Amino acid sequence: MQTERISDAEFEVMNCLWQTSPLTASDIAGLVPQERQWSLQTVKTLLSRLVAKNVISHEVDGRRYLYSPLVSRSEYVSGESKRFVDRLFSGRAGPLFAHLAEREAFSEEDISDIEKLLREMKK
Amino acid sequence: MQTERISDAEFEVMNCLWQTSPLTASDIAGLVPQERQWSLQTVKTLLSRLVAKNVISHEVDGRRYLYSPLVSRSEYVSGESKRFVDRLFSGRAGPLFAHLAEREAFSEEDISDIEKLLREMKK
DNA sequence: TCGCAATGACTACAACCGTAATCGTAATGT
DNA sequence: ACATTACGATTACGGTTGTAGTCATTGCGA
Repeated sequence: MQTERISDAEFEVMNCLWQTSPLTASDIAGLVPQERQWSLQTVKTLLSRLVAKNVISHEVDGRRYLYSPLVSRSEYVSGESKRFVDRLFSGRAGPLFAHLAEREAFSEEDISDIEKLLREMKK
Repeated sequence: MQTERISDAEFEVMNCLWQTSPLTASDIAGLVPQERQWSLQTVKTLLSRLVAKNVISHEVDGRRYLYSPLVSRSEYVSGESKRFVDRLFSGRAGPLFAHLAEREAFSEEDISDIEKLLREMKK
């Protein structure tokens, strides 16, 4: 029973729920980024699909639902990261890093973050 | 005219073409990983879709086509990496790295690769 | 020469996705 | 009490994806 795939649009909804929960459908319609100006109905559809996929739960509150995540952001990010690194870099972080470096995808800040992490890992 | 999205199945076909090209449809049907035992027809459908998406080209050879990539693996990987890091880590490599570290996603080899790259970047 | 095999083109079809509209019901304001 | 509204459920609909089947043609082997 591995976790179901979450689509791009569903992911926006999850981001709201990961930030605050529980939330109603209308709450979420109000929170979703402006560039994706969804109708309330669209948000409700996404919520039902997420419930069907078993990644959020809904608790009855009067005649509304309060939605909460069942999967943490960190769990989700881990799964996606693994998929990504497996698919494009044969599961190895070294080549991923090399690729990002080659494309100059690192800021100064990224680099010092990484150096710090490496020092911590050494201990 | 940004590059079209490539689906998972299509990606397997691209991997064959990135390794060797040009190839015929039958070549590819023979090369594709065993776990995805596609019929020749399936491979042909994927090839037409890739042509329609403008990421491979086909050159006539008698009554067959010889297919070749129009997009390099490295270009593709860059695009996907950017999408991934933007979506899950707000475009910052530092947090990506931190997440991988936390999940113990690095092998010893990865770590020494990365250290080496960092030293080279310093110069 | 004649049938068959290989090949590309077109068609199929269910699941999933983005984006809603509509429907039935129940609470709410007046 | 009645109209309006807020909600969840159901339905819609075109596009993409995975996975092929079918069709028309044509070169090749016997």
